[in-house]
Amino acid sequence: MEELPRKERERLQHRQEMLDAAERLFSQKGYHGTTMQEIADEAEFSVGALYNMFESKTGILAELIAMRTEEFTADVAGRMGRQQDVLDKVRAAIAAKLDFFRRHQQFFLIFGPFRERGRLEQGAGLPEALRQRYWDYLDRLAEVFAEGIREGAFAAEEPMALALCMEGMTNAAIAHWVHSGGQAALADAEVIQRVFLRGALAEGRR
Amino acid sequence: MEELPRKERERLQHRQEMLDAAERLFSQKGYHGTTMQEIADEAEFSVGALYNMFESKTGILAELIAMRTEEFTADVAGRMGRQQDVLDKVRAAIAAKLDFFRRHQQFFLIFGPFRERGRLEQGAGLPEALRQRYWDYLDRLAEVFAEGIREGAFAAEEPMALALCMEGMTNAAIAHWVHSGGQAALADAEVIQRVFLRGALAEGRR
Amino acid sequence: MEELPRKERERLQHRQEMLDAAERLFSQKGYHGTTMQEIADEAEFSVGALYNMFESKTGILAELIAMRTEEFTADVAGRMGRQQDVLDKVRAAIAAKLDFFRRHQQFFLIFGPFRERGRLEQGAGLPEALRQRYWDYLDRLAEVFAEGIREGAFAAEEPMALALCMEGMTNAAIAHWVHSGGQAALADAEVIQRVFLRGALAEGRR
Amino acid sequence: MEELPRKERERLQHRQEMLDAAERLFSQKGYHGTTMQEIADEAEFSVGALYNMFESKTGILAELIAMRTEEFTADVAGRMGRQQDVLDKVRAAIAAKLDFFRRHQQFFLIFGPFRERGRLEQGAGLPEALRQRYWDYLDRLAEVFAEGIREGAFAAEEPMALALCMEGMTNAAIAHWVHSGGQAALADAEVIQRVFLRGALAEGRR
DNA sequence: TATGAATGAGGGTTCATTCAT
DNA sequence: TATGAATGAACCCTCATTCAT
Repeated sequence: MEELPRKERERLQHRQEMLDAAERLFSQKGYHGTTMQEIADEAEFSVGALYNMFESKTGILAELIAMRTEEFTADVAGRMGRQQDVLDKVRAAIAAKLDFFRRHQQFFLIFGPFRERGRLEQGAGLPEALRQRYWDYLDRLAEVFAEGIREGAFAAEEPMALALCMEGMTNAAIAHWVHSGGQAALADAEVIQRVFLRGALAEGRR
Repeated sequence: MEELPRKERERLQHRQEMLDAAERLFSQKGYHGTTMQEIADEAEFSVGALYNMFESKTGILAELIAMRTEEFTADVAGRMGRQQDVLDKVRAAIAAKLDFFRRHQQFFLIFGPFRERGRLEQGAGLPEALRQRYWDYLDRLAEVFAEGIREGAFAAEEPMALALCMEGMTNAAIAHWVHSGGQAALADAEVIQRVFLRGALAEGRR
Repeated sequence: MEELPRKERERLQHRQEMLDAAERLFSQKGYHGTTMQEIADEAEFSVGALYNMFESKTGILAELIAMRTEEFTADVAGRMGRQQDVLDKVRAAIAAKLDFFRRHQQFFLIFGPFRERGRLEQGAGLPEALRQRYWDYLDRLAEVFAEGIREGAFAAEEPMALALCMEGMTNAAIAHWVHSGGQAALADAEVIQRVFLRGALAEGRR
Repeated sequence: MEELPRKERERLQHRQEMLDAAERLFSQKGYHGTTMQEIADEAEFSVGALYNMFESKTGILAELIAMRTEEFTADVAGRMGRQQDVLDKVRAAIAAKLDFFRRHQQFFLIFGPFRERGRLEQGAGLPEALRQRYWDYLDRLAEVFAEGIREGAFAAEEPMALALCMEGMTNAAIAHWVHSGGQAALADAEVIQRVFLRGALAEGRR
């Protein structure tokens, strides 16, 4: 990565600190329950500094979501890409998702897939672009399933339906884990993976 | 059903109209995006009338959730109760849930299981009691799975994990359907049911 | 007193119950801190009944003040009238005032002479007539002092100033007594009377 | 007096302007009759600025009372302290009180000693501390009288009763003066002082 | 660029008053 | 006449955003 001038590096660092502060507060008190003043205090900057860096409160949220979504999709794509076998790709996707939200529990509370869709976006006037990202991810998953079905690895179901099954099950596992304060057995995740694969695989492969 | 005095009947009817209006608006614009004035207008009452009937804006939300949750759990319990076989019970539970949210899409957007847990509740200061209801429902589901496992109908997994799998998959199906504006193939639901059961059933029964 | 028809007697009784309720609440929670609903509840009537009997909330206050002021001035005038000697008249006035507010502590908190003058009246838009009553009472007192000065009983001071002195001292005694919850020594009253008379009487008479 | 940074000086000045505006309005229209918007307009600030400086409307009132009470008690204590003789101390206290309320008529209408005790405080939820201040002042007065009685300067009455007499009479004078719009003869004040002292002094000293 | 006081539209809530029953 | 639900203007307060320093 190219060397940036110190000024610019600092600027980006400050930006990141602000986003981190916002993520912490949004996840604890909700988007509407958090004030700009609180974000400023948490980040140890002034309100004005926040506005020098972001367009608006919504802008912070949008940026936060964009950043994490980027991170997430890149991560999933990367780990799937390293696998040859469709089944391994799916396993990698599941593992990547669980790992990601284990690292970013707070983000799950803010924008966990499916989670606040609709409400948050509308209320906060998030750009359509962000909304799209998630569907892109689902589409990619569905493609993998489609490939798997053609190869005979997965049961001949609607690919998007299989993707949704996977989404739903992993979300349930993460939600259970997050809401239990990280106490819930990670074992759940394995069970869920097992149940899902058993249900999704083609007859001979289960 | 006992005959109530006309006055009382009217009161209850007005109350219901207010709740309906609130449900419509909350699901469209979100809780925070909806004003008391808007609810009043939608219900064709004055703001004051709203406050004669409910404690506060939060009170309306709490009532809404309590009412639908009551309805939902009673419905699920009723339909499961009419079945003898564990497998049929589970099928009944899935069908009941899908039917319920087909009837009450809007409610799914407000408080769909797992959905806004955490944020909405905290922000709006909902009573602990409501939070509990949902876990009671999950517990009851888990018991059915436990029974099924003992009978050898279901795979020997952690019962609560199976319940979560079911929750997650049905939520995904409903979310897909709701967010597509009711256009998404209801077929999804069947696929999901099939995948889930295939994954959850004991070896010989799939 | 002439016999009134039962209907009319009841009406007056209800009216009195409402005024009593209002007096109790106004003195406890203040005029602005009391709602019509509370007055209705305390009086065991409906809000509507209150409005059948009085013009408005202000009307209740006005009526209350008019009633008690009437009572007070009649009482003072009566007891003074029964005395021949100017000094006895003044003693009677002091005693009457202390007795009156001992019976009607609550009223002292609402409209104790001087007390909320200005604020309450303006805010509540009380009729000028009520404002006048109190000055009439002071004028009458001043006349007695004028007479006493002419007779050589009182020191040759401005009569109204003597009246104000008397007002001020008795108010202080009552206030002390009322705010101490009726616990403060009634002895205060006697001291005050003694000090006042010693100060007001003509040289040879002290 | 130490030099404050300009920012801080301005802040304090703005704060004072807001308090002055509030004092003017509270005395004219009463606490309950004055809105935050009106205070803001009168002070030539926005409502928000008011809330940046004070907790609440009640907070403004509390601050106002605390400020003036501080001023008053310091003034009285200062002027009494400069006298050696008990009688001079009492004269100084009377003069200080009359001077103070001549300067701050408006404050007398808001919180004149004894004045709105009870109602205002309760309604506005003023802190107990403020309530205490006034009694402290009375206690100090009573101590001076006690000293005077021991010295044989004052009549052997209950010291607190003498303090109350003094309070009552001065309040009456001030009230008369204030309610007459400052027209009432200041002579009243002197009469009152004369009458009070004549009544309070020991036999040989009158 | 950083600061934080100033702004003011907007929200939830209250409550005196009205009026159909 | 008594009732109490309905009304809606008005109030206190919040907070995203701006801007002078």
